[in-house]
Amino acid sequence: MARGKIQIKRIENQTNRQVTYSKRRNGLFKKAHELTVLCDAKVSIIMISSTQKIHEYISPTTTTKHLFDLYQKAVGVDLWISNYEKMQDHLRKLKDINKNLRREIRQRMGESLNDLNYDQIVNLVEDVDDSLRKIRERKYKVISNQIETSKKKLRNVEEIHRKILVEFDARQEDPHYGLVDNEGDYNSVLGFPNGGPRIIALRMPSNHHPNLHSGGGSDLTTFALLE
Amino acid sequence: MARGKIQIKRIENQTNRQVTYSKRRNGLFKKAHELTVLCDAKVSIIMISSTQKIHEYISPTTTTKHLFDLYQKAVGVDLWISNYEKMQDHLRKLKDINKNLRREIRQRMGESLNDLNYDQIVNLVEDVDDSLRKIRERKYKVISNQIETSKKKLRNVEEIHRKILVEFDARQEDPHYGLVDNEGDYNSVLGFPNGGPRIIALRMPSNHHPNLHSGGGSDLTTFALLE
DNA sequence: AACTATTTATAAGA
DNA sequence: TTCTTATAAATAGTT
Repeated sequence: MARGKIQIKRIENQTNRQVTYSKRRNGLFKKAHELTVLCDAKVSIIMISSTQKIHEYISPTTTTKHLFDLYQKAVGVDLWISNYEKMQDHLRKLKDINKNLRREIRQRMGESLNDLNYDQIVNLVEDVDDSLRKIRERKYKVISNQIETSKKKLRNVEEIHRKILVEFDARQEDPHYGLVDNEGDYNSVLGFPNGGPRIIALRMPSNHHPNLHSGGGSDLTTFALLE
Repeated sequence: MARGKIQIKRIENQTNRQVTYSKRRNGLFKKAHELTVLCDAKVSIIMISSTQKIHEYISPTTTTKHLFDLYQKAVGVDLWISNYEKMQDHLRKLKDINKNLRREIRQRMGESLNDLNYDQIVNLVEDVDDSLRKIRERKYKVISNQIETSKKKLRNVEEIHRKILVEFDARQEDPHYGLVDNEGDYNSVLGFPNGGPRIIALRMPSNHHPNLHSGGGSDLTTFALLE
């Protein structure tokens, strides 16, 4: 618009483009401000240069957010507004579900029963009674499983102990072997990290019959097999 | 800027202001568009006139929402973004709480017990057992309340019946009165909408002693007093 | 909405 | 980036 007319098309020279961007940006903002003052209007300008730099103008009497809010309201159901409202709706529903779940728990715990009529209480009694039966069944199952496991481990320990005694007897019979310290922690070997089952009585009587005199190798090998 | 310089201050004349707004708005949008093309930039303009009319310009290569998003990201933590994220956070937490509540209910119902260890199951059994006791107590309380209420209503019915019989006897003794049809529905009068308590035997023997011969008025009055 | 005298914006050069 | 300036563009006041 000076020193020669220009075509309105992309300026290919990078430097020229930047300079023009800068000059015209100022011009635009100046015009926007004049408009704001002269006409008592509110203007928001957001611009991004080809180098992704952001500049904005906003009328002194307002904020960008406010103008954008108004714009959205005017344009109608914008994606954001609806998204926002959907989220609020979702929140409300979740809170409601939450409330009901809490109430159900309270009722199952024998509280807040005033809301229930007689039939509902009868149903609740049946239901909780049934639940209690199920949980007790589970408890007994867990107990029997534990007993079963303990028995298995006990059998393992007995087996080890028996073999140790056999080995011990064998060495006593052969005076070439010295006495070996067998006071190791069986529990750790057996995978009991903290003391193991207390119902197991470890001390077995020494008058035990070594009738199955298998010619096993060293203690180490024996332990490995039992693991 | 033509035919005389103007001061940049609010145009008081309403018509002039509107005209100037319109002209300069077009000028601004034209400049914005030239900038878009010349400099490969993206521009969003939102303006509101003093009469609250909204106009916008947006570069053809983008959308207002997109530019606003970029703007927010650049400006930093805008109210909206943070609000949005807060809501999402809230949603996530509620969903989590919800999940836990459902699990608690399932466990109280005797399901999903595999997650619990033995001690937890023992606690659960105690807890549910206790709850069951509370609910049963409540049930018996409701039953006894109902029985109490029924007894009171029975007493009311008996009283009415007694008075009717007394009245009936009095009229029989006085031949001036004609026979009155007393086959009304007591239940509705007593506030039993649907048949009332079935445990009440209404037919009372006629050899009943009218010893408390209160000098009551009409049947209507009597009913009103009992209500 | 059109006209136009004048102001303003700005392209190109420094 | 800023200044300069010739010239294009915008526009205030008028019709």
